[in-house]
Amino acid sequence: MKKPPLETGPLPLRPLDRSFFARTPRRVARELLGKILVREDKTRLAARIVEVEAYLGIDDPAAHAAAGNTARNSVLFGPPGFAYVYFIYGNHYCLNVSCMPEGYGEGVLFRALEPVYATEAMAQARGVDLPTPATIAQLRMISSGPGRMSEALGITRLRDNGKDLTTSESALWLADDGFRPEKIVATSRIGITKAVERPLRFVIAGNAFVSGKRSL
DNA sequence: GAGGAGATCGTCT
DNA sequence: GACGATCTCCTCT
Repeated sequence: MKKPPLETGPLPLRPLDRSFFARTPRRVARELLGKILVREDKTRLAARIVEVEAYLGIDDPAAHAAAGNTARNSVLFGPPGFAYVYFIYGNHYCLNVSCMPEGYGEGVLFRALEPVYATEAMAQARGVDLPTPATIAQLRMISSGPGRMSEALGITRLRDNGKDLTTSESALWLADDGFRPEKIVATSRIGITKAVERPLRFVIAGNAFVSGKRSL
């Protein structure tokens, strides 16, 4: 319908190091926009991060960590740069990365991705039939939304909870390819009932793959 | 195009 | 036993 869906960064993929995540989730969230989430499967799948939310630990009523350190969310309270995957609404998995030094329970939720490599394989994992050429509306069905992107990359709690996202040895990792978003917009978080007003959702302005009815 | 409700199950009370 | 950091389908306009 409008702008080209796939943009590729100028550099080869380089893993983000642990110190990147040892900061506040607000900063990590902003800087994760434009980075690449890589799944090493039969083939390599990769998609650009276009929408995230920051969750501020035990003092954030909307955060899972507000309940304290439990068996479910313990990865959040561990060292930074690890995957916290949880199951929600009986249907969906959602992916977070732990932030801050050990003990804080803070993290960033991944909400939407723009397919970059192996788009066809991701569509297949979602049960989406992609015609050629596919429209933006069809491509959006692959990974615009936390549950959708997890299904597209085959992310489950059993398989991925606790994975180190800072090394390309991992089957799931985060990379920088040199791409930098032009403009970032902060809005209130989605799907929560507490602390609704705080502007902790961050999106790449104008990106068609941001979740919701319209991109900003 | 908008709005509402069902699906479905792990986790915590 | 209730509910949730969601998605899809269905109905109504």
